Order: sequence, then structure tokens, then C-alpha cells
Amino acid sequence: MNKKLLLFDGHSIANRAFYGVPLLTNKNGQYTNAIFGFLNMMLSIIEKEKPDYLGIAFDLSAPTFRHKFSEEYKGNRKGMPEELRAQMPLLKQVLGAMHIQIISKEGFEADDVLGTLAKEGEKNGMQVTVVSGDRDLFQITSDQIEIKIPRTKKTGTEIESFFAKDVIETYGVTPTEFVDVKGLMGDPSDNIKGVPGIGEKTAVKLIKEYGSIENLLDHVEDIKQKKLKENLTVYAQDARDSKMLAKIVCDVPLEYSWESFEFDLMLDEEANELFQSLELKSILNKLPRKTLKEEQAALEIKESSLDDFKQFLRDYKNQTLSVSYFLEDQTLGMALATKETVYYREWDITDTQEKDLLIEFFESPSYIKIVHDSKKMMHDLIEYGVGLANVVFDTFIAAYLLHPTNKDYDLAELEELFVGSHQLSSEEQLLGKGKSKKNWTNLEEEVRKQEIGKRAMLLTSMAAHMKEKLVEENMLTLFEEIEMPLIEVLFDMEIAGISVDPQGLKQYGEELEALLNQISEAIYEEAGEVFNINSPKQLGVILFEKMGIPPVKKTKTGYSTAAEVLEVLSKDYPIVDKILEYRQYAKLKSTYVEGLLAVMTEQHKIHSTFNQTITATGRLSSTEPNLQNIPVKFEMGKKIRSLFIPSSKDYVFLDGDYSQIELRLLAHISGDQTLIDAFKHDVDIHALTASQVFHVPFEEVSPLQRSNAKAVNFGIVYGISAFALAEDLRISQKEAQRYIDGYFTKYPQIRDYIDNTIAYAMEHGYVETLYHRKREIPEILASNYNLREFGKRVAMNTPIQGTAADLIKIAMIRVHHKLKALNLRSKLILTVHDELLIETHREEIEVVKQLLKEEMEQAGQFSVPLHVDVHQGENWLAVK
DNA sequence: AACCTCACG
DNA sequence: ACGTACGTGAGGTTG
Repeated sequence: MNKKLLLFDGHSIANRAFYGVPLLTNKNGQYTNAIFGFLNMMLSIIEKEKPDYLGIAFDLSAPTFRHKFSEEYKGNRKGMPEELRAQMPLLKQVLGAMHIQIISKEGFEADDVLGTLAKEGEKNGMQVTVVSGDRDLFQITSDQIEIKIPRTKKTGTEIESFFAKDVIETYGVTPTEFVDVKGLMGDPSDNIKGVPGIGEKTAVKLIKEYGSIENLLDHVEDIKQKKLKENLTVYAQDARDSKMLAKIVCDVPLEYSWESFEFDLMLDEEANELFQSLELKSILNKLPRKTLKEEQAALEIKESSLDDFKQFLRDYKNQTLSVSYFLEDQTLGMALATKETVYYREWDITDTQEKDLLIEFFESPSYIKIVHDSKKMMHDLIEYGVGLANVVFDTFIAAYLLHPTNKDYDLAELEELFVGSHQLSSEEQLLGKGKSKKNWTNLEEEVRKQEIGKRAMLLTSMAAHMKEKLVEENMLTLFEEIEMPLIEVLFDMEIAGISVDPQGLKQYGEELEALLNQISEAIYEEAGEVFNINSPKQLGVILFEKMGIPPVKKTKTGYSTAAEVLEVLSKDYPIVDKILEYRQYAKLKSTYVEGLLAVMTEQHKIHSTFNQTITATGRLSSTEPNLQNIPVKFEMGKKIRSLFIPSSKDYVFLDGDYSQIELRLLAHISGDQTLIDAFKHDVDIHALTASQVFHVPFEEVSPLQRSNAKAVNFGIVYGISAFALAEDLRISQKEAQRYIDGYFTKYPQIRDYIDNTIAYAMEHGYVETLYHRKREIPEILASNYNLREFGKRVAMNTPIQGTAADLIKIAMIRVHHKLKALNLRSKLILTVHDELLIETHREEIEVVKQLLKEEMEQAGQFSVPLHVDVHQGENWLAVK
């Protein structure tokens, strides 16, 4: 294999990066966007090209004898903006810290250095790629030398690639002739005069015919056009000079060895610190980090035989140990850490003897554990029949409580956040991400040991910092009494799963298929052509252009074809109704029938994952599949729900759901006496609101009025605005405002609650639930109006939604606990925000019914009673 | 990967 | 004058 040489035109690419990336600064005010863009570009090309050698050429700041500048400096280096100029030395420093070869030569430009290296590389049998924004470099292309020109487009960065053949194809001249063309046409941005009256077209034509400027000038007499001939004669010397200026010097005297172009993207401590100070986290995340000798020494990792481990267990009985691990192809690499020491060993988890020892550690309550994402660990271990007990501190959960709006909780980022150090390489750095993800077992054993060891050690110190924070924030009870105990409940639910009727599901899929075929035929018929109904874009063209239907609403990218829009149009255009129907069936088929079949086990069970660290408000989320959005509202969708069934004939479903939980909590939190009294007396709350908002006696509220009032009640919980309410009810904003005013007249303390909560959020920057779950709301101080308004809505909604989440979590823990304590066969298997589903043994129906209602209703004590409806049924639809 | 759409509370 | 309902996850299309 030929070696690959990758060269960058430093200034040119930095310049492109600067204009392609919005201005960024670190906290010291240092601009970093050009550095960021440069490194991203460099890393992505390295990843694609996998070069053996890498070098970056820079012009020296001293003016060169030709005063030639790349096109983008607009002929004057002084024109470089200060924000970019300031980044250049830093960029070189960063590259230096990464031990990447930087080359420049006094008296020569980067072009010349690049040309020289490229040609030398070619001579040495290398494949050469030069990345630059400067098309002058085309003259050095060949079969082995490629010029890459990055272009930032709206859609991202596109990179054009030119070998010699591409230059010929694009410009019609060979790379060597390219210089002559440029000499003739000139280039004002490079201060190259050229010959007056000759532009690109003429230059290319002449050089194609004569091959070079010299030959052209020798045969100037043959030129027929008078003016052209005259110019060539008069400006002959300019032409020769211009060519000289345009020509890239390919024999710059450089002293280097190819070895010095070798590179390793592993960051050492200096580079690590530099990246940290520049706050280039996303780049840092892509790069592995060198393990320092000092760190290895500090770790002093013990490692040993099974007997030694037994001794370890005796030594550390009843102590707290942080556990980190990887588990791949039966190998469990596990590190256990205390404040002082780390123990690491790789186990064959299928070996009976080894497994027994592992069980002794993992399942024994005598070992107190700190783990990051213990639910995942429980899943990993249970595959090999190993349980996990007495995890007292899950750093994953603690991190979520302290920063619930974070996207993820990667350990390397948490280290920075909670400890302030930067010792860890993230898994992305170590193992890569996405498809190319490597295994831990591909790494050297020493690296595994170090990395897993460091993680365990980090957990120890991090947990201490986190606990302090939780105490400070008054959140320790929430953590210890709600979130930690919930982990096991969720794990048990995930293991239990829920059964589906596979035949029913498949059959329904076939029915939908037939319906879809029928409807699409009819739609194509009316549209007069076949198109993709699933494509909003194509659909928009058909409806609003071809068929001339007046568009109601637009999206960022075109016409909106959302259901709410189509519903408006459906009365006038029959095709629209069919599209709505099509959409409904298509959704059922792809998301539910096919989606569920895809995750169903051989035992016809579905094991969703309940995520505890996703939502900003404290709710759980459900994935793979999402069991929290199974259809229930419409007839066709209900069929899907009815196919969720108990796992044997000995069981039925019992379902408990809170009635009006959020409005009840709103009543409690706001202290609104009217609302509290209404709930105390079990008054129909929507009807009550309707009677006030529409100024009619309670008994005379019409169904429509009640339904509209319901929308108002929802609106209040979401952070109401006249605009949105008007949208929702399709009334005027003025009318909507009247509803809202009426509402606040009826429930004055609700308005106080809203005002007070917003004021609180503005002052403190966060809001909290009754159980002290917090959510930061930086948006509420934003200068952007929309963002600020969003912040206000979040401020009023989060305490309500979040407290409801706290409450059902408490109920889940108690229900789960009680089912176990009473030794019942019934199992909690699902939760959907205000609903719990228990697969109940037929002999236990009465006791479970009672305990479910009791535990849910008594989960918290408020100034309003909580009300839970419990239903029994043979499937998940029947309990509704 | 971003966007649209739509299912749920 | 502007442009919004709160919280999610998944599938499809498109660039």
C-alpha cells in the first residue's frame, strides 16, 4: 500500500473556517470559531482519508517577496479581521500541542511549501492530498496529487476534489498549463496583472492552442485578432512576469524527515489542558487522551487471583465501593474503588467458580455500591443470572436530578461538571461512536484496566460531590426516597414486560394494508397521478399547486399538511378526507403494528425501557417501544390497545389512573379556595369552569361549553396565552382573552400562583416541585421575547407536571413494595404518567384493587383529595 | 441530521 | 410588530 500524505493550507483553511462557523468565545473572551472549524475539518478529513503523514503549512507573517495573497484575504492580509488574527497563533499552538507538523519557510508562501512537499511525496510514491481554499494549487495536481477545496453550504460542508483529470475536465487545460492561463488572465486578488483584455475564456483558448505563454509569445504573429495581438506584444513582459508570480515553487529548500509528519491524535496533558481552556468540548470528545504515567502510578491498581479477590471481599465488607465495568462476550472487566484504592480484574462470567464469587459480591447487601446507571448494570448482569443489590448511590440518577435538562450524562462530562478535573477519556474518545464502534476488548488490556479503573475512582469522588450538592439543594430525600428506590421498580417492570396477541397484531396489519391500498388508489385517482402520500412535500404540491386548494398554514419549509390544516379543508375537498384516513392507517401500521412486531420477543412479550433521566420535569419516558403513546382515542387505534393482554389466562389487568391530577395539584399549590372546594366536593371541574367563563348557571352548561372550558383548563396548566387558546378552539384571540379573564375572575389565586411562580423563576433561575425536584429556566431572563415567554410557560407548568411525576413515582414504589411484601403474584408492568397497570392474578384481584387505589390516593397529602379510578379488564383497552 | 407529522399524558 | 400552548418517542422523507 502506498503511504498517504495529507497537507493543509493553514491560513486558507482557518480563513474558511472563520467565515463558516459563527463567532465563538470561551469564558475568557478568546475567539475560537476558526480553531474549532479548522480542527473539525481536519479531523473529518483525517477520518475519511486515514493518512500516514500529516502536515500544516503556514505563511510566515513577514511579507514574502511576491506579495501574493490568497483570494480570500482580498489582496491585503491587513484586511484579516482582528477576531481571526487573534486565533492564528493559538491555532498553531493547538496544532503544536497535538504534535502535528507545522511547516513554513522564510521567503516562501504556504503554496510553495505545499507544492514542494506534494511533489516530494509523489516522488516517494505517496498518495498526496492537499486541502486548501486556493484554486491556484490546481497546477500541482497529478494522478497522485489531489487538491481538496472545502465549500461551506447551507447544508453543511461539501468538499470538492480535484486530480489532474478533474482539472482538465473542468478548465480544459492541464495542470501545468493552468499557470499559463493564470499568467495571461491575471488575478487581481493575488496582485497578478496578466494581459489586458484577456479573461478566462481567451486565456484558456490561447493556452490550449499554444501550450504555454512562451510559445504563444514566440508565435504572436499568427494571432489574427488585431487588438489581442497588440496587447500580447505590448504586455509580453507582464505576461512572463505574471506567469512567474502565478507559478508555485516546487523546489523550496526544506529540511524535514517524513517521520516528523507522523501523527497521533491521542492528547497528552498539555493538549488536554489547552482544549479545556478553549472549551472545545465536542472536539475533545472525539479525541482519546493519553494516560499519564503519574496517573497510572496513582491508580496502583490491584489485580490478582480469585483467592486475592476473596481476601479483598473480606477486607472491604460493609464498606462503600464504586463499581465500573465493561461486559463483552462473557468478559466482565470490573474495577472496584474506595477513596484510597482501586481493584481491577477481568472475569469469565460464565465460569461457575468465578460467577459464584461475583454473585457473592454483587448480590450481597454487605457490599455497598456506587454505580453509574445501575438499571443498565442490572440488565447486563441478569443475562448471566447475576443480580445486583444495595446500590446506594447511582451517579447517573444524581446527575439527572442536579441537571435534568442535560441531553446525556457522559462520565467525562460529569467529571468536569462535578469534580472539575479532566482525567477521563469519554467512551466516544476510546471506542468511537456510531457504526464503527469498537469494543472494549479491542483495546489493550492495560488501557482497559486504566480506563475502567479511572472510572471507578471517579465515581467515588463524584458521588461525594453530588451528595453534598443534593443536601445543599434540599434534594437528598427526593434522591434517596424516590429516585433510587424507583430504579428497581422500573427494572422489574422492564423484565416483566407486557404480552401482546401476535396473531391479532399481524392480522390487523394485513387489514390496514388492504385499507391503505384501497385509499391510495382513490387518492391517486383524484390527484390524477401517483405520488408518495407520506411525503408532506409531494402532498403539498399535489394539494396546493396542482389541485389549487388554498393553503391554510405554512411551515418553515413549505405548506403545512398537518391534520389540523387538512381538517379545515376536508369539508370542501373529498381527497383531503381520504388523506387524513390514509395518514391514520399508515401511522397505525408502521408505528404500532410493525413497530411492535419488531420488538416483540418469541414469547410474544414487549419489554420497553423506562428512562429515568430524560425529561426536564421528572416524568419517565418509555422507549423501544414507547408504551406511553399507544392509541386510545380513536376507534381504529383502540384495536391496537386491545391487543395488549395478560400473559396467561390466570391473570387480568387492573388499571389505576389519577383523575384530574394536574388540576388537583394546581388547586393545592395555588391554594385557590374555589378550586379546592370544587375538588373537595367532587364537582365536575370543566363544567364549573364553563359556567363561569360562559356566564351560565352550572346546570345549564352545554357539552360544547364544557369541552371548551376543558381546553381552558388544559391551557392554564400549559401556561396559557390567548393566541394559543384561540388557535385551539378556533375562536378569535379577543374571545379567547375573554375566556381567560373569566377564568381568572373565578379562580383569582391561580393568577397569583402564575405571577408568583414566574417572579420566583426570574429571581432564582429555577422552579421546583412540592418534592423539591428542580428545573433551571435560563430562558426566563433571555432578551429574546419568544424564549422568555417560553420560560414563563415552563415556570408555571413544571411545578405541576413535575409534582404529578413525583407523586406517581411514590405510588409506584409503594405499590411495588406492597405487592412484594404480601408475596403476591401480581406485577406492576406499566406506567403512563398518571396511570399504573398491574397484571393481576385472578385470585388476588380484590386485594390488589384495594392496594392500588389506596397507595395511589395516599401517595401524598394535599388540601384536595386525590381520586383514582381502578378498572379491571381482559386487555388494556377494556380497563379504560 | 433535520424536519414534519402524529401517537400519548 | 412579532409568534407561542407543557412533556415525550417514533417513523417517514429529504438534503
